[in-house]
Amino acid sequence: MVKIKEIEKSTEIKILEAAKQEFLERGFDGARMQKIAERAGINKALLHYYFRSKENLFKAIFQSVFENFFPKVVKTFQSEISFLEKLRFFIDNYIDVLSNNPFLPAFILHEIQLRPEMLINSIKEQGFNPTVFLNLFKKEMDNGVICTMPAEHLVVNILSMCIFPVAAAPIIKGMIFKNDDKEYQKFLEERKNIVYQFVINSIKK
Amino acid sequence: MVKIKEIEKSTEIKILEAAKQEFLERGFDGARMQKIAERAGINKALLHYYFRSKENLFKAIFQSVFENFFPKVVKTFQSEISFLEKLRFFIDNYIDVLSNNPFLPAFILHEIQLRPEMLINSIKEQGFNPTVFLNLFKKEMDNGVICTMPAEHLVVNILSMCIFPVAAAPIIKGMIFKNDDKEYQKFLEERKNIVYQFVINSIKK
DNA sequence: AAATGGTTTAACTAACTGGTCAAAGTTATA
DNA sequence: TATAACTTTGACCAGTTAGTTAAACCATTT
Repeated sequence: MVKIKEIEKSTEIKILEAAKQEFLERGFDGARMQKIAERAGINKALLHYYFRSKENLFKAIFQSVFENFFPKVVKTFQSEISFLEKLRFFIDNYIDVLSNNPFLPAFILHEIQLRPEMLINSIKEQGFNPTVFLNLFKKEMDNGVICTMPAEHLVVNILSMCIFPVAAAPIIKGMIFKNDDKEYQKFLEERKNIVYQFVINSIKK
Repeated sequence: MVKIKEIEKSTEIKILEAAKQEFLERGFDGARMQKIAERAGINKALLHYYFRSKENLFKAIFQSVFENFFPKVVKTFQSEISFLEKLRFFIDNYIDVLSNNPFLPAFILHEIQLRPEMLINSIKEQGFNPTVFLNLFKKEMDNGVICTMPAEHLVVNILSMCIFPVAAAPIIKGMIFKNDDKEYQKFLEERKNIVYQFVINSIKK
């Protein structure tokens, strides 16, 4: 019983990992069940044994992947460190997450454009609340620490500068760095400071 | 002869318009030749008569669409208006372009991630030169008008804040504006000023 | 060791999709 | 008007793809 469970789990995980790769790289329409099976080193019929359909498998992947796309922010923002430290920590952390999941941004943006209805479930299931985010800045504005501006715009500005450079990686790589991966990676690393400074410069009083 | 040419052109344009819609909304893998034919109100075989294959048709679309993605910037930046006016004009203009082509950003980012080799042709054909862009800012830095920072990062920051909010439209709409299209559109309109101010605040001395 | 129940596979099916083709339609030219 | 050249169409084909099925496999229980 124990052993069966373990094997089952292991196969399921192999499938999920293979499917994640395939879907992230190719998108739902470009992904192939056969390819997922090959990547997982199993028979294609097993995919349907564990997950009824391609759609089902995709939903399972999408949920887990979607969580990574939204910064895990609550704990950080509730901790006792200063506002500036929170901001710095967030940017650092988020650029790292995206840098380690280079396909994530373009994947999410494309799939959600294709099926916006997927958002509804994902948001509920994963309980990301933009308010936590917004309130961090509103508080500092109210306290007169930073300049007043619509918090929604400020948040979108910050997220833009973290996410877009990863979503557009091949373009930036190609047009600015002559397709040199290392140069691009250095660029991303630099952005941790650059984005932080850029934001601070803009909102400091 | 004249009439044939006109009809031919008209059919070709109908195809290109239909294909543009289909490809932008669904991506290459999600697009269907049959659907393109229906959208154009013609027989599917005609698609192959005018453009040999789906691949070919896609390339034709991609080239023309890709041009829109890169700001037409040379004329503006070479004109005699001030630096600040150039910046303001650019942001205004670019957000307008993207706002009128809501599928454009996510489409480009996804397709280029899928086939980065497409970039090579597109860049050549369309001759967008990031240097023009970079130099605008470098000059002002050298002249001591704005703070010194790596111009590449500054450009990426500005582009990020223009492009991402459109690429992520369904997410922003869903999470901040309860799927209210008008609220979101207002938000985008506001960003013309917001982004401009945000950049200026950050780089002014 | 035989029966049980979950797991894995090879072979297959039905639907879809890009692409072809021969015939019909249409327009310009001789 | 007849012919030639281009345009458009319906019917068809071959390859691909998600999904099914029945049989084989394997570990545990009796």
